[in-house]
Amino acid sequence: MARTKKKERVFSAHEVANICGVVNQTTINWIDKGHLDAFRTPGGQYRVYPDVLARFLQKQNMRLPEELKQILAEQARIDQILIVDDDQEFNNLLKRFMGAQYPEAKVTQAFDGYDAGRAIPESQPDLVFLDINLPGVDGYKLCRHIKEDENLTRPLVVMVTGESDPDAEARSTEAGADAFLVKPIDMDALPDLIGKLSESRATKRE
Amino acid sequence: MARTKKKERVFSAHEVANICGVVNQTTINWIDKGHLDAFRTPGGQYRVYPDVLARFLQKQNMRLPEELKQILAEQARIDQILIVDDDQEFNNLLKRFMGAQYPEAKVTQAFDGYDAGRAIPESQPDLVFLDINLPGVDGYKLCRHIKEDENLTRPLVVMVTGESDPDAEARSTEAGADAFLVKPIDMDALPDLIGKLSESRATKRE
DNA sequence: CCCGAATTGGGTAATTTGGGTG
DNA sequence: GATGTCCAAATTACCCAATTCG
Repeated sequence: MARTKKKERVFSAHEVANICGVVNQTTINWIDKGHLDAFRTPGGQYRVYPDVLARFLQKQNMRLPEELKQILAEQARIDQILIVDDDQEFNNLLKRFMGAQYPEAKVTQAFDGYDAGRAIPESQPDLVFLDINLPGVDGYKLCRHIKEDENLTRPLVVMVTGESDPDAEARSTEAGADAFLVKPIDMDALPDLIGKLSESRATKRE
Repeated sequence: MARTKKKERVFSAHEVANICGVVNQTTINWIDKGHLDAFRTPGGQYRVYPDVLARFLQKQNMRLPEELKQILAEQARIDQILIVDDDQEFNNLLKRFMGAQYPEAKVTQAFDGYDAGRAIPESQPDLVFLDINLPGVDGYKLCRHIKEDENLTRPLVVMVTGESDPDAEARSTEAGADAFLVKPIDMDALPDLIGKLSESRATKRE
């Protein structure tokens, strides 16, 4: 009943050593010197999270093993999508499109600030479409909020606006948005954009 | 507090194991060796409280899963606020401000020692503003009382005083207060302070 | 060739795993 | 289906001297 998530895959010092072509003691040295982040079990075992390891390998120009690539792909998956826009028609259109593109994902809609406030913590979205000009809501502020909230999953945020304000894009970026789109948006380019963004999200988390 | 209404979420050894990326037997080893606190059901099942688990994970440098973060945020919520201060004007000002900041919370006022004595057990506050110089009451003693009373929820206590006695802050801390403010207090900094305190309250409870 | 730092390799004790069973 | 218990096997940390590297 209490849905148990799958066992968290973590890497031991020895596994990291094999990936990097060194001996486990060397991995431990790296960890102790702060080159690689790890946690310890109460029994003293070293454990490294997959995304931390991926970042480390990338930084050192090492290759990612297949297993790690798969884990990252899994983590990058979009399960929950939230669309915040008071434009009913656009909101529904986007919902239909995203629902079709990501059949596994749950798509939640919010049409005003109150909806959004309730839906964001509850749905724990991986991806948020955020209308900048939502009545009574400062879209940039909300974006920053979403991005910084420790209780959320640091979702991707795509800012959407009807008017192509030359300043809006800069402000969106400054607020931490991952993308900026002007209506009418190019639906066909959307999956590709989301794909690219979600890839980077997996390794940038935390 | 409305905490008793909802079903208490507890974690089984297996769930803890999944979170930590180990096997359930390992979790049980940790529990048996005293690294992790747990209780047993009459049927022999291991169960771990969320805040205990959170403390454990933090100590080991492990990540908190989303679900746990949400539970802690829920526990950290401020539902009942009590303001103890004989300064009518300040008391009212603070009530208005906190009422606006925490629309969900009930704010109770006490203007003398008698009020306070009656209101504290009844309102079961999560947060108490306590005037040190309340006539006829030893503020430090009252603070210690509030913090240690098993029948209360170990609320956050913010000591407030009009005179900046150099000794008062030390005595407040010694009495278990979470913060010390001198009037006129900086209202704008208050929500941030309370936020930080309440976060830590969730994991520090007993 | 020397120096210091990083890495290796092997032995030992402790921790963790995985599978079968209730 | 989830969980506790038992236990042997596998993995891992630790220590430390030897080796390699720049």
